[in-house]
Amino acid sequence: MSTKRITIKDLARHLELTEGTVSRAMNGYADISARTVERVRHAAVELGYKPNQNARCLATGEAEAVAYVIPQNHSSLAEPFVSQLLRGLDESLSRRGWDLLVSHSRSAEDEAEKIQRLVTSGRVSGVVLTRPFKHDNRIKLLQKAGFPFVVHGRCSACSDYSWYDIDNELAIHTAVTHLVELGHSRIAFVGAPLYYNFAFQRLEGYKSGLQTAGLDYDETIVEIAELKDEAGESAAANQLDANHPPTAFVCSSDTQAIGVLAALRTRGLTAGKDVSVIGYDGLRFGRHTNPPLTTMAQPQVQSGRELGDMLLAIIDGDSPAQHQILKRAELVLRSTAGPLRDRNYH
Amino acid sequence: MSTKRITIKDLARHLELTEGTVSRAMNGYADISARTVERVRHAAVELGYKPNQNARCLATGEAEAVAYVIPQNHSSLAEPFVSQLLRGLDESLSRRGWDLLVSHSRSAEDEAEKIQRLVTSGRVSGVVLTRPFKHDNRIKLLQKAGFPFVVHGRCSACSDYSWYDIDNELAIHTAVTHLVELGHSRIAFVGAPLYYNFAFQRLEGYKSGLQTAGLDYDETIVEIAELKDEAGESAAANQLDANHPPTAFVCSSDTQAIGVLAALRTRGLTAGKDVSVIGYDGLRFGRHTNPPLTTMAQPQVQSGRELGDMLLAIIDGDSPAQHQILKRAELVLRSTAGPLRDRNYH
DNA sequence: TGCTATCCCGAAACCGCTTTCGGAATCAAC
DNA sequence: GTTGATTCCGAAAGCGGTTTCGGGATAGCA
Repeated sequence: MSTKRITIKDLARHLELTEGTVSRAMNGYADISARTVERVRHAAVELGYKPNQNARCLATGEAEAVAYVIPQNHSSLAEPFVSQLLRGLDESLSRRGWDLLVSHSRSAEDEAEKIQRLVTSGRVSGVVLTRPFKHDNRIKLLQKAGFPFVVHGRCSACSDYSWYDIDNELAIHTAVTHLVELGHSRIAFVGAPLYYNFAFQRLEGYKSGLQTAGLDYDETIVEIAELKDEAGESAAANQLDANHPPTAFVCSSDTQAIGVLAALRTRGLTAGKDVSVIGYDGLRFGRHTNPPLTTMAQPQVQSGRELGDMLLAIIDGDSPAQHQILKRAELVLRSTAGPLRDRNYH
Repeated sequence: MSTKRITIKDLARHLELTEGTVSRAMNGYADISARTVERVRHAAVELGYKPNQNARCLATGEAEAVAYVIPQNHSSLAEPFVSQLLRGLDESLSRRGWDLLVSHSRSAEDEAEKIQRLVTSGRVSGVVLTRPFKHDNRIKLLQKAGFPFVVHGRCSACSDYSWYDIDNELAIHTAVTHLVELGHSRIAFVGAPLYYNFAFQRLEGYKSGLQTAGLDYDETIVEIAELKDEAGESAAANQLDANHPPTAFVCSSDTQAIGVLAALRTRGLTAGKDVSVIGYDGLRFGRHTNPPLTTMAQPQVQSGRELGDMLLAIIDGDSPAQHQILKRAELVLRSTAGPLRDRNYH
């Protein structure tokens, strides 16, 4: 049943040409006559010839594929994020006919080992990393190996590699400012674990937002939580059940924000009226929370596409430091951020 | 900077052995002395040797990778689905050290071409397909090529290939029955486009559920909609604004159900009280809709894992028909399905 | 000691494609 | 009609592994 796979040798014999000639014809070399190129092309589609990628990549030394390293510990709620980014990446790679690998990992050591294998196995020509830590060994590893890579996010020392990032600080600053303009002054911050560099940046944005508004930084209304709904919920619970609860929450992810909304609901509070909430990510699901979630959005499909383009450029020889893109998040106004109530809800 | 990649030749020279011997030692052949195996293994980790996958796969004829073909036109809301399945797949493959490719496509023709390329390029040893159509050319293509594959879902003629599926008919039957037990008799169905085979099956389940309950099938309360929130919303709008609106909705996906919830909210109706809604998929965000969504759940990570195991078995030579798994979905009781109100809400 | 069986390893072919190099044939120019 | 430049293709050497085959060395046994 399995019709034998047809190789370049078959094709060459069929055309009474040499394998080398066929190969050069297929790959657009100049030293092949137009007539021959046409014959080869035609016969190739006729016989359904597709070059064996393993052989091709072995010969050329180019893997014609890249890997996306999926961040560990990500909430399943946040997975549209991953999925959309993959789509964007694939779009970029497809234009060249390259393939996309994904790599999950169970632990940090596992991840290091898998990356090492990706680098040395020759299966991919480059990798894209996500959510760098403040000090990220994966990045060091890739740099030391001289292997092409781009990072979705920056880490502490980001001058000499390629990254694509949202201006986290500015985004949170914007969110805080928005709440301040709505009259809020007691604004809580739900941060992410600080080994993530973006968490650090967002915290900075929170601080600078307060400062711009002339508000004091009060660490008692800052919670550090994982990027999960439950974590957001318990963080909000802490704050809401305290003596002098905040009137607004700025969160580090939509998933956290969803948890905050749940905590409010539990307590009979209405988001956007009694307490304001701003999320981060712009997940589509935010349209359907009750009330719909105001959030800072970053378009993931486009991110993926740009990451792909950057990585390809670097593989082609561009200097990594030459490809650094900083985007800004957009404030998506929905209904969870409203004006401060005259009298508090207590 | 890029420290030269170390090959089997380097390793062999270092050990004063032949490449062939090193290879056999690494791959556990019996004709290598224990001492030599030990020496080789040790030197391999010491020098950081990893075999070049392209060369290896070229020589063995096994790609040591499989591809997941991402369904086109899927709602971005439904993407946790994809992401979780990928995770499960990767878990299965990782146990063997195999890699996972993903392949998106823009159109049906594009998809066919990409699958053709996957088959002939030798880059993967098998593929997993999702959401088969009633008559699915991709499946025919793979069968004709004699290429290993598994399908997440069944199509009309599914006896001679490998599939993993949820009993769609039973699941919807269960949902309908649940609503009937709550007193509902005018139960609308939001179906999926019928070129999907699961859509057909779910419609059958709806009919059989009604029949079991002694209710008549009324096609005026059956809507066919895409698996998206907007589609669910407009489907529900049609029904709710009609003369004799249903008191309950059974949906073909959670995304549709969320749209239905939105339609209800717009009309001042409360899900679970005024009108009941049951979704399908068990996506995590269903916990956070308002009210939380009652739904038929299927565990995606496990699906991915099992699909991976099945595919590997087939690649190893098992007969595809030997690997067919039918699971049943679980009714997850949350809050959108409640008893029929004594008096209608009008 | 001699003969066979076993244990190990080297040698070499091969997987399918790319790419460099060299040269025969055609062409242009004098 | 010789020369030099072009055009186009064949030949062959890899790319980095795997796997089959054969045989030297050692062991087992008579």
